[in-house]
Amino acid sequence: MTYKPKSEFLHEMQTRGFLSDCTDLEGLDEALLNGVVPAYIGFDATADSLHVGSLIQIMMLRWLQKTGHKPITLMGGGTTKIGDPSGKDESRQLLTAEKINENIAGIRKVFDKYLTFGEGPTDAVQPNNAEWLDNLNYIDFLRDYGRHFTINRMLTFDSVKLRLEREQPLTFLEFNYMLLQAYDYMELNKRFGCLLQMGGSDQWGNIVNGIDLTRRINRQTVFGLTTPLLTKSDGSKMGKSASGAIWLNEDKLSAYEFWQFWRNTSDADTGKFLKLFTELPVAECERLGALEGAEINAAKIILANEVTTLAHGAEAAKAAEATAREVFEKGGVGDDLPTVTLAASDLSDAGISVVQLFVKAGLVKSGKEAKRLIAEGGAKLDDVAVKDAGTMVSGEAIAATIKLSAGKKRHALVKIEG
RNA sequence: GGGGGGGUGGCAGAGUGGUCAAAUGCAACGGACUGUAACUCCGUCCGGGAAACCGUACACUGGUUCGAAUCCAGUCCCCCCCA
Repeated sequence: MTYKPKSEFLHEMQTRGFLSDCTDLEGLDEALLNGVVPAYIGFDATADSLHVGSLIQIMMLRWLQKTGHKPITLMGGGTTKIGDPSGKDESRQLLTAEKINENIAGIRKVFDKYLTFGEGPTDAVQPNNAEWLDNLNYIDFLRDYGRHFTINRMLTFDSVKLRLEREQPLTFLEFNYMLLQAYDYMELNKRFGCLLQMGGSDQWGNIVNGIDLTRRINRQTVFGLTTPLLTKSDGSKMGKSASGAIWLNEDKLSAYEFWQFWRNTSDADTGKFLKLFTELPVAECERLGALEGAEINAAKIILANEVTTLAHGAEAAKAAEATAREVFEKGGVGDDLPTVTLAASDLSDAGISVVQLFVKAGLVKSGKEAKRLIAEGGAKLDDVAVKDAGTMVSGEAIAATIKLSAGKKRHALVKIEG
């Protein structure tokens, strides 16, 4: 890719490392220079929030809007009923329509932080493909669209090929996923004049199908663009951490824990993440990412602050940083730590056992694990190591709010209701 | 429809009558080291119990046996080959 894009959007995307492949970079560049380009990214409605794994797509839409174009966040209300076979070995569990709608509502909350929705020319819109997929007539669909796809070609796509090569089953239901996604693109082109579909590089096949179908049915030339599959420097997938997925919704993951995730970025990833997930100038990102030794910690704090500000607001970012400072540098108690409130009924006259306390605080999954933690010396109560798993904690101690620590990094506050 | 192979812990994958809560690797967690990084090293890693120990578990249901993840029968599911 030696072409130097002239449009602000592509220029930004290229220098920040968002681009993996494009069907026609030059043509797309021209379209972007000629006016508002509506572009879409599809999102599954399999969970009630999005996590860091989707953040690269979200940031891309944000840049798109910022540079004068129209983001379309397509909700896969219809396709989620099928499940995208890409990158999965096993068939996905089917969700009910109600659950899917709940999920869409949750996801919208995330987008509201990053995009401006509305009726204006560059305002974002959020259609749901159930609107058109739910009422498709099977025979009509086969006749009108099915004839544009050959099995020969479909078998060459990675999403299908990999499944077959690994001798994993691929149901006919899932096999149809790509037809429906292609149909989505065509439909969005009709409804919104959508000219670009973006997505992760695993979506390449699906995107190309949509482009072909749109050309055949609508006689429109449209474009496709993919982002690199994001992995951390250790090769692991982005978005998962010790305690599970890094959710973008605050009710699924506290701002403090979110901040911590970014603060713990490895050295090698810092510069890359700054470019992808913050809006700091590229030169600044590169300068920060090149810092060495302990100095790079400053860059990580900036990264955490910037990303948290986008996701949860400046206030939350500041509070998270202050708490981190308190907890890590002074060994104190930050008031922004995840807090667990116990009901008075959780306590007996003698109080509650430390083991139960750790379980209730969500720092460990079972009492067994809590005991292990204690035996290993990783469990602390107000920074004092717990030696005996039989220790009871009195109600008075908790009433005053108590700090639990599991290891050096995971902390929680516990207090009593009322 | 016929023939063959297989279903084991979060995943991968050993184990083919007692010594199996089940090798090994990955992931995860705690500790040491450090910079809240990486690397390395040590430890832990089904549930309950302070512990001795107990309970559940090797697809499901029954059976054989003093004793089963391991043998037998049936059921469900998966894969391969042939038609």
